[in-house]
Amino acid sequence: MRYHKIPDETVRRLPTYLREVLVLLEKGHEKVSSKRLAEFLGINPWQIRKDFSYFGDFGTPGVGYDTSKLQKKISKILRLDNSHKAVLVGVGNLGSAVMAYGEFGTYGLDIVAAFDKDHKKIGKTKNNITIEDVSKISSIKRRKVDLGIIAVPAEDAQAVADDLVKAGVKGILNFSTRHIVVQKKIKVISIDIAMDLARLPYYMSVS
Amino acid sequence: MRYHKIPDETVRRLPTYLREVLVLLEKGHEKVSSKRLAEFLGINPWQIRKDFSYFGDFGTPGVGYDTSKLQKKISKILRLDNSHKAVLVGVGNLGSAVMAYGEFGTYGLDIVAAFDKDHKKIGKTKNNITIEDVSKISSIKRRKVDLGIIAVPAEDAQAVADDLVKAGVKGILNFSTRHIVVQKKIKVISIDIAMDLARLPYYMSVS
DNA sequence: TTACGTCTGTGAACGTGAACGCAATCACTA
DNA sequence: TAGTGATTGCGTTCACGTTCACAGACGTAA
Repeated sequence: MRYHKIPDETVRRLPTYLREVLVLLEKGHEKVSSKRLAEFLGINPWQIRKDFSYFGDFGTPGVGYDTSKLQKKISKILRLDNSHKAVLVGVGNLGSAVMAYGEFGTYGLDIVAAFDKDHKKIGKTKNNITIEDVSKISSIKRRKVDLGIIAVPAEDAQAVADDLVKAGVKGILNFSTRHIVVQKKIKVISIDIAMDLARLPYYMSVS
Repeated sequence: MRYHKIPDETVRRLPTYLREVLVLLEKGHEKVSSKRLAEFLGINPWQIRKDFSYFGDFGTPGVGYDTSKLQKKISKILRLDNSHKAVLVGVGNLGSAVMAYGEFGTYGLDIVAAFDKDHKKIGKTKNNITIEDVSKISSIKRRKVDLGIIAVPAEDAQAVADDLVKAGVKGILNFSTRHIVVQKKIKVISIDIAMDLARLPYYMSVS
């Protein structure tokens, strides 16, 4: 096994692989070929083999990859072998949906707290989590939380991000429509749902 | 003005530019420089100038870009100059959030109908839209809808996609965790929220 | 009108990732 | 043990996107 820097684009695909591998494991498949995996995911087999080759060979020519090994290996690379705790800030429509979204558990991610600034919401319980006052974000320092999810309106996003960073969060998932500035060592991934929908008409007319 | 094929990555950034330009217009700014825009969006000024250069020159050296022209130009390229109608399938947690999400209007996108298979939901009204039976998706043919949003569980996603395509939809935004296969001329953009969160731990530990 | 600072437009260099092809490897069978 | 079919691992080639640097255009002020 050689040492390789894993390309960003590969890292982006890893969670997809992991999800599919988990499905296969559930079904009892012990092996899977790059070709089969490619069909499920709509990706080229070459791409998959190349991606897997970055982290050492553990495929068997003529057979395929061991699903169980794949699962362990990908989890380890993504640091999902230990579970991670996340907090949600902003329990509006989108925030509520995120809280109820079951897929996080698939990756060993757990939302353990939720905050909002609306006093009508504070104290209420959703998905077994009691909504706390946003001014108390700092309390998560004690709770070993390392991920933050921002689902507040654009104008509050930066302030919330600052609070989260102060409270020790190391990664942020940003659903707001504003670009967030934080220290370089904090990783921010932004999702803008409307932006993706807005791209569709372009492709529709080209074809 | 030369003719250029616009790179995919540029198209991906266009909605971001458009959103910021709309904000600037609202504030009454008539001009904006690439540098200023870059600061707001966390992108390099070069990148922005390069992107804009693909669709002809309309910046003024020493001054910047005319916000109003920018807005018209980008809208036209993204085909957002005419408004588009979208339908939502799956009014669960995520679907409800999408329905309530206000940002689509920013881009001239309008959700005009919603479908679900749960009879308890059918007939109820959310955001001024009455939820219809999923078996009646074909009715949208008459309503000039060209975008479909899928927010159903993974196992139903492909079937819903097929129905949408049959009903004349030309672009699909897919929130389900499954890869969808459709005719080549139909564009599918998939968003997997959990996947993005799952990528964070990797970057957190690298730094 | 000239000088100066600002900002755009873009060709060229650079870097990265995707696509490809094939040798090497393995399971299986006779 | 040898032959066959399937599949991996990876070096190479190709395509694309980003970064850069600078010429040229514009506004302003004197």
